[in-house]
Amino acid sequence: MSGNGRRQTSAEKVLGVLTLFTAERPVWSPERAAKRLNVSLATGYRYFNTLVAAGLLERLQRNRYVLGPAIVELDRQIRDADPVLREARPVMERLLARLREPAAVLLCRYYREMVMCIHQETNKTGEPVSSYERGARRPMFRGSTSKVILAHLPPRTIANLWRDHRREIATTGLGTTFEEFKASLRALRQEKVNVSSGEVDEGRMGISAPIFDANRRVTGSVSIVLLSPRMNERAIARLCTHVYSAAREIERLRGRGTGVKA
Amino acid sequence: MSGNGRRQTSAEKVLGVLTLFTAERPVWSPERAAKRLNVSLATGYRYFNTLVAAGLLERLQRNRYVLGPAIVELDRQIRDADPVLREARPVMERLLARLREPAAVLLCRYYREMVMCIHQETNKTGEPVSSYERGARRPMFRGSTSKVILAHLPPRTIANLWRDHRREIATTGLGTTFEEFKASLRALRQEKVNVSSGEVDEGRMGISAPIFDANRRVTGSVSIVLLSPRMNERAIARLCTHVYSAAREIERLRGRGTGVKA
DNA sequence: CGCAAATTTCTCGTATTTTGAGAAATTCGC
DNA sequence: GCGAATTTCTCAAAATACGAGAAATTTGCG
Repeated sequence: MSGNGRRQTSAEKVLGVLTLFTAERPVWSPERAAKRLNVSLATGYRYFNTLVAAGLLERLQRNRYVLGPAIVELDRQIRDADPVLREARPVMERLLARLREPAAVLLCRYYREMVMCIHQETNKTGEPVSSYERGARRPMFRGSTSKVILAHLPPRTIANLWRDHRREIATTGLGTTFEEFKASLRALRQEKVNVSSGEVDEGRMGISAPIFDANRRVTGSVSIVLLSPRMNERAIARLCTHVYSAAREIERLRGRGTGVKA
Repeated sequence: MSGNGRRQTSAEKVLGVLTLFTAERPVWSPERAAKRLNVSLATGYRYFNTLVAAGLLERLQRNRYVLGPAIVELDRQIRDADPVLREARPVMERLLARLREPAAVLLCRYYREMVMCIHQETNKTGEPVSSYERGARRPMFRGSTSKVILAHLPPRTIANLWRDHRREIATTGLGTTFEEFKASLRALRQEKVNVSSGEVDEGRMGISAPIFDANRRVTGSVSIVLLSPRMNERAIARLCTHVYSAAREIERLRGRGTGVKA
């Protein structure tokens, strides 16, 4: 899958430890990690100590390590500095304010052949409308949130996705040949806003529009997620208009950038 | 300040790049980072490429890098897995539900000689009650949120804090000698709940209780932050009771742990 | 389109680190 | 304070990180 021929650098090996920590296994010991990474026990301890020193890992008790507080702090830095998020947030709040029914508004982006949620605004009325919250990733080929991004990715990325996910593309009905796949994407590009139902969460409807940067490259999407799949055409059309203008508004604001020099 | 005599490992140097990214300077180029870290330009690029490969950095445009999406994803993993946060959340919601006035409920912890917010619940009524949100850090010696943790830190940590922050401790009125400082902390330990006003944010009042783990070591604090400094004794006493029982409840729940093996 | 300037990668020999194996030290539950 | 488990330390061999500058690539602009 990944991994070109080049040998890993030492730092890459150390950072590889972080990828072991998943929802299924959020606690690791140096011993088990060493076995998994095919390094000696001593090296396992060395890697863990390095990451603990950086705050990326934290020792709960002897032999039990979890992801560390530096990550929490760094994410805060990102939320604070991210110009797209800063500008999008008030737009998302206004979009949500227009909705009477239980709903969530999502801001998403492309990351590593998937789509990741960057921010969710919700008018929570008890039950959660969408489990798609900041940092969560969803497949590239299902749900309006993903599909509007997919449709506008650069040709090179599209080709790589076809190479890596041919099977999944077929099962989601986007095509069994590369030509069919490209035709599906072309069709998606025709519609300004995409509406899909039940492709990610049962009984949820998504209405999404892509967001582009100054160079007309897609940087993400804005979406409304609704509980009720029962809506008349007219109401849906109205929401599509709102989502569309939210996307354009985010683009206009984002266009100004941060002006921060490197 | 930090830095014992031992030489840095290669991975430590690479990870040191991450600490360059601050709120004041969220965008860095390999060139500038290399200068700052006293390494060659080629090494600067090598470091950045390693971090980009791990997703910890992201290239915005040529020469402009920001903290990367892997951090967002890792923080999501932490929120998902952190047993304290999982158990504390509903308790915090219930605590907030008891309050009529604009308020925030905070969960905080000790991290690197400061106190970091882990979670904030708020009944937002427009203006934000507290800017102290997840990932933000505050000084160790001001505000009830910090002080209840400070008071119960192990003697070794207390001594280190005195060594590193003598000046700050004096200006916050916690003592001009180590003996005075320890006496102040002893006094803080006497009260079950601490109330302070305007020590962090102007016109804000904090009411905080420490949270302990199974070994009676302090793991953090729960707090209510209120806008109005004008409250009668009785109302405050009532809130103290609530904060205190919230802390005890979080301890009881947390006691069960995740049961996840390393 | 093509040029010039800036950015980014590559090459290479040397100096420095990293690594594994096992010994030694430390920690922790009881 | 004892014994078992965890964690650090030691050392020499193997691997790689490093700087300097050349080479390649990208980008802005006419």
